[in-house]
Amino acid sequence: MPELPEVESVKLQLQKYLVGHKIEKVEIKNNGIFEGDSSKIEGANVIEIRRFGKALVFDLDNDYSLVSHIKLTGQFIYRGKNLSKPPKLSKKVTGGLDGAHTHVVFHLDHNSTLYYNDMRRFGWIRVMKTEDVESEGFIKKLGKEFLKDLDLEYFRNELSKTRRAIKVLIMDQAKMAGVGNIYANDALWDAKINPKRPANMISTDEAKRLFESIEKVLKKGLETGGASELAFVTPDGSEGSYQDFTLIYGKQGTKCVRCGTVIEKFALGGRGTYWCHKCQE
DNA sequence: CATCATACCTGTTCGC
DNA sequence: TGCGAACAGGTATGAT
Repeated sequence: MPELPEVESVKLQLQKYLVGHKIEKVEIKNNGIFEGDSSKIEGANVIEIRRFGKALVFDLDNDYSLVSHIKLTGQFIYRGKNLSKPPKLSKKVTGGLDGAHTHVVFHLDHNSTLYYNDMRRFGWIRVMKTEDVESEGFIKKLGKEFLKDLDLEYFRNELSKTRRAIKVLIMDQAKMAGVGNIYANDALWDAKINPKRPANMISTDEAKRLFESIEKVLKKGLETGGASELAFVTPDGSEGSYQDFTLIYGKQGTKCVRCGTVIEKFALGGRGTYWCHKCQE
């Protein structure tokens, strides 16, 4: 569920809390999450936080960067200086701070701390040279990104190249970055397009509608701080609220708000797919 | 090459 | 009520 809006929400808080901080020590509590030599980043200051699709980049002042993907249940949780108010930790902070699911602890200056929790351990944090961040590894493989450099022309062209189901295509990060299951379901409903339609059978008008719907739901996700359906929280430990505004995601068995038809759910590409058989033909 | 199914992991929900 | 099966979904990988 962390998709573009969720990861952006994490990025914005990390910028606020980490830029200017020094990483004094990296404590690796469980193997398999942190990759690379942690001593390379100890003593370095965070100068910038960037996001590429669903990936985060922490740039340091010694020509090294940390690249991270939180996948489904990764959480960066910050405690310390500049934190607004006495922050209330969401119950979704699985295992609590420094608990059973805390795998990496970044000890920062000013007695501040950044915890990486990940219940399902799908996420990762890698040490890279800053100059390699965009030219090697995960980020290099990403396609153009929604709300960034991905325009309608690129979108239509990608659709024309494959007969794969439209929902599977718009979630393919190598073709177009940012959209995951929640926003894909909502955008397809908003654009009144059947998730199973072969991408190359989508008309010019429909493609435009879908492109606009994707941008619309992503913007709504950004405004609401993302969807905290499962384990998503931001570094101050709080939740987003997009889950209260979903258009069709999670609504199987309820009536479509547009036409009253009962929403169905089925698996497409191994993912939960929500469908109004009337609106989405 | 393109496409698809499965693995990764663990807490929660579902069905009998 | 209890317990095992299915489910949640982003991505890598092996299979077709």
